[in-house]
Amino acid sequence: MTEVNCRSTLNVQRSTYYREHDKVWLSVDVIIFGFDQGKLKVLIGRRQMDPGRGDWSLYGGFVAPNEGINECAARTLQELTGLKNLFMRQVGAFGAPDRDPGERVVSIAYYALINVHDYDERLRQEHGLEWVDINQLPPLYSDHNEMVRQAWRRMQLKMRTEPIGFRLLPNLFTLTQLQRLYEAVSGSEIDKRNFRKRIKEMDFIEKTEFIDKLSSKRGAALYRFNDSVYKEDPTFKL
Amino acid sequence: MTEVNCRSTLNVQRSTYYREHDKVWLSVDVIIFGFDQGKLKVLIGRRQMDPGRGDWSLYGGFVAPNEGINECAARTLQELTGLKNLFMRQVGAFGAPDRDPGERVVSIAYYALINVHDYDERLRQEHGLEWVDINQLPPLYSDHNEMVRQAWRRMQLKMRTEPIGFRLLPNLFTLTQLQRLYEAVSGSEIDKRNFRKRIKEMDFIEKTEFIDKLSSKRGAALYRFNDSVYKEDPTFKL
DNA sequence: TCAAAAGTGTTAGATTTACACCCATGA
DNA sequence: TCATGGGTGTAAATCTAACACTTTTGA
Repeated sequence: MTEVNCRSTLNVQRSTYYREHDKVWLSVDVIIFGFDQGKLKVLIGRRQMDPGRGDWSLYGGFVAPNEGINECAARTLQELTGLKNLFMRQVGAFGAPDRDPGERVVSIAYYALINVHDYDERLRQEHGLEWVDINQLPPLYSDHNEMVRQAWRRMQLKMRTEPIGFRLLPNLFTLTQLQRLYEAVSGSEIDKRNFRKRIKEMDFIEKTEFIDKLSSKRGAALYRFNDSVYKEDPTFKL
Repeated sequence: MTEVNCRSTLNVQRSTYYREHDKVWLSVDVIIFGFDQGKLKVLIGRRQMDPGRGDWSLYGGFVAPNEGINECAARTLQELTGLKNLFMRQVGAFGAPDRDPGERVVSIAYYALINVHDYDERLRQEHGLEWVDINQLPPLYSDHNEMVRQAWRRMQLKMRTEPIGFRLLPNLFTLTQLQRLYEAVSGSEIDKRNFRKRIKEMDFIEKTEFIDKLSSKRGAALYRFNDSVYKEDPTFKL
């Protein structure tokens, strides 16, 4: 006579096969990367709920009963940034039994890349979020520091073989900006001439007619990533 | 007077913070890789429960309320193989809303490596499992084919930079066996001389005094992987 | 006029790839 | 004696890494 775990109205019909098993709470947490002032940054905020209210934390949300986990992550991300079609990838599931101090919650981490200037400053403040240098992160709630570490690692690897870095830059960027980005992500210095040599081999990184006069007196050529040229020959290696 | 976090038997106590959210079933599925007859194989069986009873499927299990997901995967793996301390890594979470035809179940995929000869044949038959060539897999239950695909990809990458391949071989192995293994995993042929040259540079792959006379008339030297030598200088690249 | 960032090629060294023949043995 | 798999080295090509000076211009 045990009525187990049959939450909510909606899936009563379906709840026949796995009745004997317990359910768990499932959440997603999103590591949002940005690039600003030559630093790789992560968007974090003060946790708004118990337990851990007030702690620095990643932004997350619970997976709804009939929602795919990727959809949940995309929704969470949009809730937070107002932006769609962001580059997003799963990092993995985190499920140590005591990872959340309040309850048993398994969480799936995702990372996403955004151009910090696309992000509405008002929205950021409303959510109480801050861009924090990934090398200066405070202790975060639960296992979120570990999530960031793994997400960073994943992103590093991805960035060597796919042209995703552009997602962190404005549409038009200088080669120095691009180089600084790669340095910040990889955590090591890159030789300017070798870097530019490799860039020149990629036709989908196009020099435009525009000049950036802000970052130097002489002015630097502005480049753009051309996705349709990339798709013709999608090879990338940096 | 709230006594929280009293993880006891039934965790009624803990269920205070996230009450308003729904839970989901969470399972793990394990891709067990083996190497036999020059082929990379996966251990699959006929599904023993509804829905999908009788379909080819990976082996899996539900995550228990107070069990970490890694522990769950290790337990599932041991249940199945009787073996402990297998090499095992998470592939990722699979959570399309309709991935399981019966219910909403999110599953976390893991892969593991075993030496097929360590695996008790009787146990295999009791579970109704078969070693199937990864290139000849039948359609599997739910999204299990995709899980295998991703696990394979993961393993390929791991195998280039960590000496995990030995987990798929007997303690003593010939260089040809090792080469065939790398060929099967990477899916491409390798030049014999170049391969052996690289092996010779790794001191932790030791030639033993033993000779294998089964696979050739002349006999081939048997090698072993020496983990403590590896740990002194843990670099690996193949 | 000078400080600051942009831009530009060459060379040595390291790594990777391609390639062919002799050996030992059991059938 | 021959068929089978074991075992070995070299050279060309490619890739990687190191390195320094000239240009432009706003302050």
